Amino acid sequence: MEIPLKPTDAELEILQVIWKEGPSTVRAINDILNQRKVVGYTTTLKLLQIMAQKGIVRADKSDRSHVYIALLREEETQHHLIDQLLNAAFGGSAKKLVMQALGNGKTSLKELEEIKSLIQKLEGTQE
Amino acid sequence: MEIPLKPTDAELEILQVIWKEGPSTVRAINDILNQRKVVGYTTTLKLLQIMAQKGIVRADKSDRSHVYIALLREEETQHHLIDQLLNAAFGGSAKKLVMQALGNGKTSLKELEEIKSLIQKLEGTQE
DNA sequence: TTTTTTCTACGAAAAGTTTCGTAATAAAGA
DNA sequence: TCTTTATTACGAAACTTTTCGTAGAAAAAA
Repeated sequence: MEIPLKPTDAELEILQVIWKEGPSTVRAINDILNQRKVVGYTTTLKLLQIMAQKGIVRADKSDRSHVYIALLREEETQHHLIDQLLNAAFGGSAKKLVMQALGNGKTSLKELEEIKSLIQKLEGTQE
Repeated sequence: MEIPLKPTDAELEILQVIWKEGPSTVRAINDILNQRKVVGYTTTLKLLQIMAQKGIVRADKSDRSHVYIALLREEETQHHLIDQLLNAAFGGSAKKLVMQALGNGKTSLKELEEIKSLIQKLEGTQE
């Protein structure tokens, strides 16, 4: 089967946990998810099994408690999701998207500086 | 019913057409959609009826060919979708999202300049 | 007037997503 | 050993989304 570069919402929640924590058991993942919302253990298990079947994660079955490993890389997935959103809602204009994203006022001065220096670098490659 | 600020993918495609073209008939919307992909007339009609029921659009039924008007504003919807994506895939970091969005190299010098001046303005409000 | 085309309404199928219950088994604890 | 707890496998229900076919009415064309 072809690997879906657009994971579903529930799959993305799980991926985020694995990206952050590294390879994890169902129990560990479910515990973390439950810090934010109620979700049954077998629900998380089933999702991981589906994700394994799709090729999004891989289950290491050496131990009884299987350990799940992400097969999609975080940056690659983010890149795809942005591309999706760009076309689905911003008519392909990264500028519009970026300005909306920065507009919420939650980005620190330090981060703004980092973005600026990225822009400097990008400008360097274009002129 | 509560208005869903997160339209589905198919709904978003239709919204984009109405945002761009202004109030439109089913026929007009369907024609534009068909420039990119095959989709049946009644499919588009049904979606618009569902969207009307959800409060995403409103149907002006004065004429026999109903005219559909967007009730969700483009910027508001974009804002929400970004917020969603920010939390769903970027751990809430706008910086990461912005840097990914600019990283694809499709943003022109002029647009980069505009983003820079937005950043200047944002920095002004924080120090 | 008669036929053809265009339109809406709407049910329902098809496909995808999320949730959970139950069974079987293995491990841990009493 | 016997009982309790933890784990996987998996079917299936519940829900959501997308697609389209058919029917009936209105308008346009012949």
